[in-house]
Order: sequence, then C-alpha cells, then structure tokens
Amino acid sequence: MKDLFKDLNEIQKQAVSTTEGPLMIIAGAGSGKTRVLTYRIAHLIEKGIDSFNILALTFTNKAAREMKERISSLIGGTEAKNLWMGTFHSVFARILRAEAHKLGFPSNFTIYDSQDSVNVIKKLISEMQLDSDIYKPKQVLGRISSYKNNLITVRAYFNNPELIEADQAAMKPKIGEIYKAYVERCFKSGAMDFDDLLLRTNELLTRFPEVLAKYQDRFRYIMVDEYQDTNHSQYLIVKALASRFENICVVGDDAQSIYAFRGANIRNILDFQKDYSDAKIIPLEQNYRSTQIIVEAANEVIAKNRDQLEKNVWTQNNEGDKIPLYRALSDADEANYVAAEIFNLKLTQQKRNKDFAILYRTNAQSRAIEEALRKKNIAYQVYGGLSFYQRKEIKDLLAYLRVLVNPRDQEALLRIINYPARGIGNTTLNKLIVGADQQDQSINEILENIELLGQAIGLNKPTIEKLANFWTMIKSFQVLLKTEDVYEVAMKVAITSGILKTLKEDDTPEGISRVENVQELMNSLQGFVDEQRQLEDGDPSLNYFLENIALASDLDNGNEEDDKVSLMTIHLAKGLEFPVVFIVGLEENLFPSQMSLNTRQELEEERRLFYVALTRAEKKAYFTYATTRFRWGKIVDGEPSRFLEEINNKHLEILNIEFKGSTKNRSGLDSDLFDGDFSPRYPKGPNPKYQNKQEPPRSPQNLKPISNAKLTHPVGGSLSDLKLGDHVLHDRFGKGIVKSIEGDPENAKALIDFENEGEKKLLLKFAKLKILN
DNA sequence: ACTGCTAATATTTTT
DNA sequence: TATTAGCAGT
Repeated sequence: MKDLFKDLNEIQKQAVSTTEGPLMIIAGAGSGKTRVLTYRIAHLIEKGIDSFNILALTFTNKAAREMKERISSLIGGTEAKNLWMGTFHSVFARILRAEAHKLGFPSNFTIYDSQDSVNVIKKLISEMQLDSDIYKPKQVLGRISSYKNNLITVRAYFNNPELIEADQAAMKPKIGEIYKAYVERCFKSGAMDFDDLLLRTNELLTRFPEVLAKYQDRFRYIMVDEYQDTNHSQYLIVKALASRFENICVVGDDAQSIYAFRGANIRNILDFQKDYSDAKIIPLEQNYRSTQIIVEAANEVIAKNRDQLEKNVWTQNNEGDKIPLYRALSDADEANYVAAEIFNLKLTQQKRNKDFAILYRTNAQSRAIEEALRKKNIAYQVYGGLSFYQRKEIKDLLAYLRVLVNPRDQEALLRIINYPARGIGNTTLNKLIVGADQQDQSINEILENIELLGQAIGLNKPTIEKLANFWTMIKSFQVLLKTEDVYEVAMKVAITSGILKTLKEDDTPEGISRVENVQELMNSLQGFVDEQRQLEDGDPSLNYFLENIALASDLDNGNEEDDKVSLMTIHLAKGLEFPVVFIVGLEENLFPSQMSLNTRQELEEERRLFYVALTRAEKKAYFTYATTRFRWGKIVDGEPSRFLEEINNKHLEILNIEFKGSTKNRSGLDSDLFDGDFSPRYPKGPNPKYQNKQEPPRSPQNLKPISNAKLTHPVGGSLSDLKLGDHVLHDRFGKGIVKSIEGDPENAKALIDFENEGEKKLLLKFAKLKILN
C-alpha cells in the first residue's frame, strides 16, 4: 500500500478525494484521466468501501483490464477482487445472463455481432419479398439500431406517427414490419444483438423494480469513463442505477466525442449538471502527455468548433519538435515516407517499433502502408479492419460451437447445417423454415424429432436420414462438452464435422492460411482454457469463451510485448498514447470524410477526431497527405485537409512544399499553391500505375494477427518444492514472487504477486510456472 | 446439389 | 481494386 496522493497534483487530488455525490470530471487530453480513475477507485477501497459495491464502466475491455491491474498493484492483496469493471456491453451481458429468464431469454443466449444481424435482416427481407435494393440490409439495421439506442421499441415505433411518416417519406414504409420481424426472430433464436444488451437491460430495470433495487443497492459507487461517448440507452441505465445513492462520477471530454454516428449523445455530458443539480465539476486541464507544440496545435484546431465546454488545456512540458508536414505524390509515396522516417528514427534515436503509431481515417488506408513497412522489414500490427473472428472459416467453426451452447440460434444453425456440404440444399432448408413456422417450433426442435416430423413437412426419406445424422453429430458434441474441455470439443468438431478436411483440400495460399487460422483459433481456445483454469475464479465454459470473443474489440488482441509499429484508425486509438504518431491521409474528402461535409455537427465531429489523433502523440507528431490516391480502384486527386490550415504555420515544419496555411483559395488545382521543390530527402514512391504489380505475396504471418496464446509446454517439471518467496516466471503474467501456498499437494494454490499484473491466485496443477532461483 | 462464373458492392468510423 | 454474394449451368 502506498500514499495515494503523492503522485497527484492538487486538482487531481480533489477529483480522487471527492467520493460522495455526483461528480463530473472534465478531463482534457493527456491530463491523467486514467490515473485519476484508478486512484479514485483505490482510494474508495482504502477508505473501506467494499469493492463489491463499486461499478466502473469503461469504453474498451482493454482499458478495464489495465485499470484493474493497476488498482490491485496500488492497494495490493485481493481487495479489488469483487470490483466490477468492464464495458457497458460486457457488464450488462453478465447481468442479463443472470436475469435472462425474466425476459424470456435463456441464460446462455447468443450474442449476435453485426454480421449476424445483417444476415438475419437479409433473410427477413427476402422472406417478406421486399426489394433489397430499396431495403438495403445494412441501412435497415442502422435504422433499427438507432431506434434501439433511443429506446424506441417496436411498440413505441408503431405508436409514433412521426417515425412512421418519416420512413414512408423515405419510401420505406415496411421498416417497422422488418423491425418487428427482426426482434421476433432474435427472440426466437435466443439471441441478442449489441444494442439489445443495453435495451434489454433497460427493460429489465424498468419492468422489474426488485431487480433494479438489487443492483442499485449493490452499485453504490458508479464511475463511467468516456462519458461523452455514451448513447441514450447507456445514459438511462446509469441514471437508473445511480438514482438511489447518487455517488456517480463521470469522466469525459466533450472535445473527444467521436461516436455520434453510433448514437453517442454529447448532450449527456453537456447536461450532466441539469440531471444532478448538486453536481461538482472538476476540470483537469494540465496535459502531461504531449509537447507544447502538439498541445497548442491541437487547441488551435479544436477552437474552431462551436459546440463545446469552456476549457483550457495547457502543459509544462518541453516545446518539442515542430510537426513535419509531408506532401506526397501518391498514397504509395506517402507510405514510403512514413516507413523511411520510422527507419531513420530507429537508427538515429534508438526508437523501438512500438514507439510508433500510424493513424488513419479509414481502414482501407492501411494497405499501402503495410506494403511500405514490409519492404523495409519493419514489424507492424494492424488493429481493426476485418477481424480474425469475422473470417469465414472462423465464423463457421464458431457457429458449430454456438449451436452446441444454444441450439435455438437459428443463424448459426443454418450456417452449418450444410457446411461442409452434406447434401442438404436450399429446398430442404426452405421446407425446414416453413415447417418450423407452421408448427410454431424452432428448427432445432424439428430436428430433434425429425423422424416423426420429417414427412409432415414434406421431406423425403434420404433427406430425413441426412438431417438425422447431422443432428446426431451435434448431440454427440453436446455430450462431449459435459466431460471434455472446450479445446478438446472444438478439436473434435473441426475433425468430425469435416471442416478441417474440407479446408485442407484447398492448397492455394488462401486455403493454407485458412487452415492456419483454424489452428490459430484452436490455440486461442487452448490459451483460454489454460488461463481460466489457472485463475481461482476462472470460468472455462464455452459459453464464456463465446461471450468474450463476441464482445472483444480488436485492441484486445494485440500483444503488448511485441515490438511492432501500430496501425489503426483514429477511432481505435482513442485513449492510447504513443511517443511518435503519424497522421496520414490528411486530405479533403478523406479526412474530413466526404460523408461528413453536409452538416456543421458532422464536420465538428471530424474535427474532434483530428483533435483525438493529434493528442495521442507524446514527443512528436507527423502530418502527411497525398495529392493522388487510389480509391475505389481509381486514382483520385486530393487537396490538403482544411484542418492543416487551421494550425498556425509556426508549429509546422513544411518539408517539400510552399504551404500557405491560412489561404482560403483551395479551389485552384493546387499547381499555383505548391509548385515544384520536392525535397529529395526521401525516395519517391513508384508510379501509381505500377504499384500493384510488385505486391509481394502476403506472408501468412501477416494474416494471423490475433491470438497471443501460443501453444506452450509446461516448464520446469515438478513444482512440488515451490516455497514462499520463490521468484517465478509465468508465460502470460511474467515475473512474480510466491506470497503463500495453500491446499493439499494435489490441488495446491499459490498466491503470486506479479510485477506487472498484481496478485493472482493460481492452481499449481495447471499453472505453467518456472522457478527462477 | 454443387461448381464456377459474373455482377454488385464497397470505403467513415465500432461495442 | 478486391472481395463476395448470387446465379446459372451441369
């Protein structure tokens, strides 16, 4: 235990020690927000508040994990054990599992990701014989999502003439019908989508006062991070839970609100004082992260926004380097510049790969950069984009696992019923779907009794046979699940179902990488089982594994120890910091995005996004833009982003152009603005015409990012002579010291204090520990 | 019922 | 441009 207050400045101390009553902390970029939150929780626990009574909601699972670790290393011991900390989605998914039966859901309900949702909608649209050109599944889902986030249920929708008229005016009068069918289908499948996790929580808390009372009583101290990015649904949950004790602390920065597109409502933070009239407001304005130049440049840009709270972010840090601005001839040239610069800084300033981040507006921009980094042999990690768990081969295998847990999950069932091909075609499927509908049963129930019901719904003998075989196989997996661990079952599924065999038949590079991906999934299952078993309160169930991956973000999959350059969208970079940050693609119509140029609000969100990007940098930031770029398969011309002009030139180091910052004349084909004088400091990229000819074959390493679980073998042999004070090494948690050992030799547990992860109780039987002495 | 081709679609951001 | 879904032919 240490003196919590000595690491804090005066204002931070106030924020930490104000524990009672509503509190809003307006935390400017880099002002030590995470530190304040962790210290505040540690302080609460030290004061004697049971960690059981504390709820902390974060924006990513990664943030939650890191904070929890920091808290336990601050206060030591296991006092923080009962602390609930996680994203809205994961915390309330857990609560919903416990209470699901009240809402008519099974407790092992499936969580649909957006892909699943779109697929369901697509099927519904075709079942309803609607034109999918008018009802674009993605758009429809977006519409439904925004209803849900604003707590407009199906019934509320049909009671609201304005909404109906709006959809009619948009020539989409059937939206309500689709919404209704979608909700019913999800319910029937025992599934919730992302928005449901919040909407159903609201339903739970309003319909069952005793449930509300229970959680109100439990969560006496509530903290919400990134409050500026909460949506209405989240806002109502927080408000309901906090209304009894009103010990609610929200932390946020209106200047960093970047999720309006998915329903985030900046009013939540702007109106906090209206909701809690005795709320205290504490502004954290001193930036500890970035150089003066970075802070000033960021302030200059954000000042152009109209909607914001008054705030003055400042720093005592060094002035730092000016921000280089590089004008590239093409996206390839831009990428080569970035790669060359990283190469140089590594040589001249002993920087490591992981000191660098390259941030872009859209995922598609990573391609060119990846190529340039590969040419220079710089290790990198791309976050986001098509995630590992969205790959087809992975989704297929996961669909099997999902059906084992929740046989009602129709989406998963239909995905695998004829994969690998087993002669169950569309005709059969249609009969099944129609039959299930007529009998008012779900498809799995039909399959359960296929021998009896098969003929009734018009199936012939051989088909019934095939379906029965399929279902017998699924049931055998379910039996296996009772005795074997998740990894064993998944392995069995992959082999018995024929998935592995089918994939292995394809020996093209893509096919090989698919097999590797499945192997990788197996590794991560193995890792999951190992890790959960080692933890005293671990949960190695398949159900928990599936929930974890459904709610995992791509950030959760990186491996901190790897020395790699990070590539990600600016959205993903929120909350992170890096010594050197490249912000690339600073062009009009790209950043700000052309989709955002219609309204002031949208443009202001882009500007906040730029602010977030720039304030990720600690020591040095770089700007680049390209005058031509490959987009939609065409070369398009680009002009420098307006955000560049909003920065005072004295903060920029303009490399290879005459850049007239404040000029308003951006219309001329920039020949008069930027003539000649390309600095020869860096080699030019290849002529865009040729750039795809040389694409090196994608090495498999780059295709399997994700799992950090490597198949490891137990080290060190017998641990029976492990004793107090021993230094040990764990392949996941790192170095630690043995604090205590308990239990009989067969099931001995050891409490180990890890240097970086805090204390953990491990089962020696499973823990792969190496004694270091 | 399966295979291979054509056509459409995508590129704003994601729990 | 790159991927994928849907369709038509066998």
